[in-house]
Amino acid sequence: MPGSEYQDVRKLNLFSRMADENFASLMRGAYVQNFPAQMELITEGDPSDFFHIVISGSVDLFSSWNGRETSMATVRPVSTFILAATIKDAPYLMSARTLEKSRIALIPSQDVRAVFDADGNFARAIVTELAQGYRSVIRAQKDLKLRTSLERLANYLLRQQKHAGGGAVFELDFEKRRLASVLGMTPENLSRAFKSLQPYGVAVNGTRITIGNQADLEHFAKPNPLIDDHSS
Amino acid sequence: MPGSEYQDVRKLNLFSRMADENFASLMRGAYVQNFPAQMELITEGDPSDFFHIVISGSVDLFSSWNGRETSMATVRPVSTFILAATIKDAPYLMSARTLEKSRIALIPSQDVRAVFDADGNFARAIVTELAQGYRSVIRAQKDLKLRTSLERLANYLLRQQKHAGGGAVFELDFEKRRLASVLGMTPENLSRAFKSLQPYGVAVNGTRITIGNQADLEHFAKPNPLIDDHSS
DNA sequence: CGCAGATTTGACTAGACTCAAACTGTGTGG
DNA sequence: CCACACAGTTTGAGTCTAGTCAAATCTGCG
Repeated sequence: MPGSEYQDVRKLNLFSRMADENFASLMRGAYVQNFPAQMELITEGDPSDFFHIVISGSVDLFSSWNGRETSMATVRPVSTFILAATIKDAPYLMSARTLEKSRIALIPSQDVRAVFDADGNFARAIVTELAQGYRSVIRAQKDLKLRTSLERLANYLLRQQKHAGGGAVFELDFEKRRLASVLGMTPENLSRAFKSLQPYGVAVNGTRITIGNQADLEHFAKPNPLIDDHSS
Repeated sequence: MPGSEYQDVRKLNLFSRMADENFASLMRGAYVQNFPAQMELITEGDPSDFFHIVISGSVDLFSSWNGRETSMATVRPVSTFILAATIKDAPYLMSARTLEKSRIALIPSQDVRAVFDADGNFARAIVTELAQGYRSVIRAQKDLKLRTSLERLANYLLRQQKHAGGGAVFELDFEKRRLASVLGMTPENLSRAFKSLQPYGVAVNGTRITIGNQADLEHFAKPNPLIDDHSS
């Protein structure tokens, strides 16, 4: 792994406070690979042999049941996925595939568990990471159970706008079909949902969104920090 | 706190391996109280001042938005809730109320964080607990996104049947209105869903369920360990 | 017995999905 | 450079699922 990537990974909250030698040991055992787009990295139900770090590109976490499939989350650089399965030494609950050409580090799960036992700072960082992840999923569940798909879309747009800097014009960071799946609806329904937001000043052109009337949209979306604030 | 309760709490996975003195210290600072039914213990958005342990009774975790409310989970003895908020020192994402007369221990969150920093075994237990909780919520999310309400009910019945010992006749452990909310539907819809399961051999009498044709119901429900297995 | 709350039923509406067809936009080969 | 192919998106029509509102029924309990 090149030094700049090594440093990027080292800077992650998960790794930043652990002992140098423990981090080095983890990285020594890591396999760093470039994957093409649409490559299935892990399959739900498989044993969690590796902890994954996305160095570049992006990864879709998804699940299937009875012929249906849904997108659970997207992982972007530089961050990690399936920590909980690694720690519990339990089967993956989600599958993962690359959305584009991606560079991924794979760390043997047993190495992670060994260092977890040995390095208190790493263990504490894991706790913070898991607590954060747990709260994120709770927020997602509230979003799903308390809002209609139109409300979820409106709030997603406001979150994405904020994430993109707050301007009236910004880009979606999802392909629409995947956005639909993440929001828990079909692509057709998403397309109609965008139209339904036109009266609130939302204009769509490809992946470019323009929010014409911020106050109107916010009045409809009623964003709430206990659902939409992805930092706390 | 009486000695028997003290021992019950001590036996929880979360506390069983920590140093005696640290456990004693946590318990010394705890407030143990009896609450009547329908008492709101915490409100979402409030700072997470206390970590909670349900010693007897039961507690409903729920969330609200824009005048709607949904039940997120039920906590039964002896177990704990809102660990993630306590650890992150962040606002509660859910509210909690007693479902019946309940005995609850409240441990100041800062005490939990202090012992977490001092006791490696406790920190590791917290990691396991959080990883478990995280995976539970992921399963719930898959249940919500991949299944219709009828399928969720069918699978809930199979889980509950297993939990109750596996016999053809068993009791719901929820009031129906709350079960509906947990499953993400209205009480009216739940009532109709039970009727729709009659062709699969499901009979309902109050909270008493009879599964007349196990194979039929399972064929319809298609239970999946990666969604329904609440132990892994 | 008679409430009060919970559940069920009925009628209707709204939200969301399915299937099929039309319409992009983009990249490729002729 | 254009025509085509392909994947993604949009539109249309119809259906199904789930929610709403109101009324009827049931149930536990004082």
